[in-house]
Amino acid sequence: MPRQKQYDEEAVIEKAVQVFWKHGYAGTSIRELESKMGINQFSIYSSFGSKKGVFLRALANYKRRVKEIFLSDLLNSDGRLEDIRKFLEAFVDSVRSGRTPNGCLMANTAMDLDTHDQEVKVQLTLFFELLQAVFLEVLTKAKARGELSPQANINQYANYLLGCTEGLAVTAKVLEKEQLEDFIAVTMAALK
Amino acid sequence: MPRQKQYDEEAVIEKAVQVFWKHGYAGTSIRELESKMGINQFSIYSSFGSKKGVFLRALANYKRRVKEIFLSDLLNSDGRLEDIRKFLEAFVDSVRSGRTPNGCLMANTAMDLDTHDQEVKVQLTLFFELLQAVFLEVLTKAKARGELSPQANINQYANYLLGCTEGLAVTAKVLEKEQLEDFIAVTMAALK
DNA sequence: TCCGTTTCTAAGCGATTGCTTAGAAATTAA
DNA sequence: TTAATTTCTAAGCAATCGCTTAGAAACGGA
Repeated sequence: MPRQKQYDEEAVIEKAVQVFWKHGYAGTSIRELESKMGINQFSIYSSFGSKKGVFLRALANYKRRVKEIFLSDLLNSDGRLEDIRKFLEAFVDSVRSGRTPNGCLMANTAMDLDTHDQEVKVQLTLFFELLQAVFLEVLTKAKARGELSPQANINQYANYLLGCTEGLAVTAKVLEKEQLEDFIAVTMAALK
Repeated sequence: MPRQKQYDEEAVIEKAVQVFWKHGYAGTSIRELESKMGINQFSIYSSFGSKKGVFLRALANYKRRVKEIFLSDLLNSDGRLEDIRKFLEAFVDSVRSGRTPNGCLMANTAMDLDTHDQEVKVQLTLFFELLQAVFLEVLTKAKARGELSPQANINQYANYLLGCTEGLAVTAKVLEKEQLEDFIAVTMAALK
């Protein structure tokens, strides 16, 4: 067996996530990926095939990280609506504090849709399905524990929360904190 | 007086709007603008100074057109909440039918924010302020005519509707019609 | 140790990027 | 008609785009 790679593919993809998240697909050049990933163009192309190949792996990596880090509290929730509120507020805070100043990579990519193709759209759909499923699970538990009425249409609510979350992904970048608080307050008040 | 321009600046900017709307700022080249605007590069640079100059004029033109065409029913509303529902549904239908398949140029640009600068952000803020103000006016009338309770916090509702509209701008491109209907249904049910 | 295989570096490919410029064509006042 | 002024066409600028390649370096098995 010959020489082995001097880098870990998952590790360099994490760097690529940061670049695409910040500049978008069209705004990211192979030269910048080369610099930020710390490997040269030959390695990029031999590991991922193309710029789009890097992007697709970056989307997959991003989804996994969101699931592990950002959705963990919701996944472990025992059905308190307060956990949903905390999730929405944590998202806003993460954007506004500068920790994730570029919002949601998936939402950003959805807005850029024309430039991408079917494979990208599939990844976006899978991500949104994940988010909807997580909301649905919390809402199911909330109904069971009586925080929602027995008549509540929880599937409808899950789609609603998905839409509101994406609304935050846009507005968190532009609106004032008070406006975002208003948005979240009414969003939560709608669940009953 | 010498030779006069063979094109109307507003007319060619309308073409530019379409291009930026479809491909985003980074994804649009001067060559494509040249082709779609129907004037050559010299004319583009002598009229608008730079690619960003074209973009800023395109944003201003887009805002004016949204106000004239898309917001006119809301601006003429006498305060029926049903008019707000119709606005949201018209937006979804416009995206899904393919009439405006790329959603909202302002929301798209907001997601692209890092690549742009302060001047662009100012335009986005002004646009969102316009939308919020239009919602606020309808809600004020709705309160006066009794469709909302006297205790309703209409400023809070206006910020909420702004957020939900931007949520539609993202999700209308990806989700199924039923999911979008769920979103709108709960959004409207929250107003009381 | 030498071979076979792979990764690495670094240069370079043609095409395209945003933008500029030289000179011809067009328009109006004198 | 002439002179002054501007727009137009078309070519071209350096820089960067995504991607490829030649050859040196690094490994594991024999």
